[in-house]
Amino acid sequence: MSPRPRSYSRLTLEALRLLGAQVRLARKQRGMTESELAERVGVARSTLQLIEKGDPKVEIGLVFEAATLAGVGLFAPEASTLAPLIERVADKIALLPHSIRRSTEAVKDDF
Amino acid sequence: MSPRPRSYSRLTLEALRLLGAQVRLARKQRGMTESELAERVGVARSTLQLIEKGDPKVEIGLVFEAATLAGVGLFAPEASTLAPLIERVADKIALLPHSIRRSTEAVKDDF
DNA sequence: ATCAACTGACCGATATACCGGTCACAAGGC
DNA sequence: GCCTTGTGACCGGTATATCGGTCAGTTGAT
Repeated sequence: MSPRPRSYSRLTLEALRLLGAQVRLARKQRGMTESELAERVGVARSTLQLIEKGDPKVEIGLVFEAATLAGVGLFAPEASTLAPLIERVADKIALLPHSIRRSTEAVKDDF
Repeated sequence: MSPRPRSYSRLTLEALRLLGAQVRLARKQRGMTESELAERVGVARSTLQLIEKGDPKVEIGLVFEAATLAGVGLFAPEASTLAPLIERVADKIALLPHSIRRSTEAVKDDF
């Protein structure tokens, strides 16, 4: 009934298009057809086409997997693991308070 | 009936966890609650929790939007546009053949 | 020039991601 | 200490992403 209206910022759409283009480029450089990469990723060819177009409504896992199998380096080019990066961010998070409290915003109007 | 079995490579899962952690860190650094960021992004709080956990089955558009609104720089930190990067990749693609042909794989066994 | 192969686009069916609600617990301000 | 607020986790319903098929047009080898 009520459709789900979505809006994406320009930067988000650009990032999606860029990632999709990188997948496409990497796939061609490796001499793979759409069907080949799609099969490796485990998706239909139609889905891979959406990925390479930068469609926002695709599972992020599928997009990242396509990128990985095509040889696009996520975050770190040619890295075999991202564990150290994850740990670094986790440590930073640990330093902050567990729950963010809005500084009792209420305007006390008992004057 | 027939479930859709998915498998993700380790690198894909790590990249997802890293991105989720970055969103979580950026959100806290900006003093936003889960509900706040979720509302800004236009998703339910439960969905934002999946994003910050690095769940593979979330729309990539929502994840990128959360990252953008939280202040996580995608591809280029603090960039206002990714257009030049997109163009660079597009140019590279243009140099390659439009369709990838399997080099007549057939082993000619007419000996 | 021919022809197989790759690509672009579209579509109905169906498995499923997201919603939004609830509950329990943790934690930080007072 | 209290007590409000944020967080973690779970769940059924419903809108929808993905499949897998088809058709047409293009392209690149031979």
